[in-house]
Amino acid sequence: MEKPRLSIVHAQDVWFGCLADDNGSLVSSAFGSDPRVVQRHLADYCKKTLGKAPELTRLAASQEMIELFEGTQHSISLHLNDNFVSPFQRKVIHVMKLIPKGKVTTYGLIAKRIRSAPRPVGGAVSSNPWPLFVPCHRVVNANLTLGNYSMCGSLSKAGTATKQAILLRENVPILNSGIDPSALWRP
DNA sequence: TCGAATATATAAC
DNA sequence: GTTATATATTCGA
Repeated sequence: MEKPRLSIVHAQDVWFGCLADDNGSLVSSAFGSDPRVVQRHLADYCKKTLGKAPELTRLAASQEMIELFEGTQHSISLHLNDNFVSPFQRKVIHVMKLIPKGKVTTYGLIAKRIRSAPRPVGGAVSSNPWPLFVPCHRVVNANLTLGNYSMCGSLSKAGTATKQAILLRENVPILNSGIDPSALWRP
């Protein structure tokens, strides 16, 4: 039985981390400006879900994260291990994966689609274990303002700025007031 | 179990 | 703009 693997790389001043189980499936990803925060966040999640500490290696998925962050690629080579998310989260994640690059949808529209309510959808989106791989940054408020974004489990205005930057690189039309309605995708 | 806390939405002022 | 309230899910005491 092998150990889970944790990989961290950086591009510019942003650090990207991936956590894979002993079958090579992706259990979680995370990114942020402080590599120790990223590593601790993933190591904690590893212990909570897999019950043991990961070994530090290099995973191809980390490089894919950089490309997703920069908007140059949309590839996912690793399988996502969703054993540790609730059935409700799985429904939300399924819809998020369908949002096209360059488009956004809202918490409320996802809720309508899965016959739930906006608040719990927000909760599920916020606890997305695979940021960038599952595009939770494409979920915005009903009035087409950006809404919140957290990194490594903590909210901040820097998070919202990051969300905006990613969407801009995906060619989502963002004006001063908010997102252009032409970019709205209905699930 | 239950109470409180959510990355919300909507209506009304 | 700012409230009040409805709402489903999660998490901890």
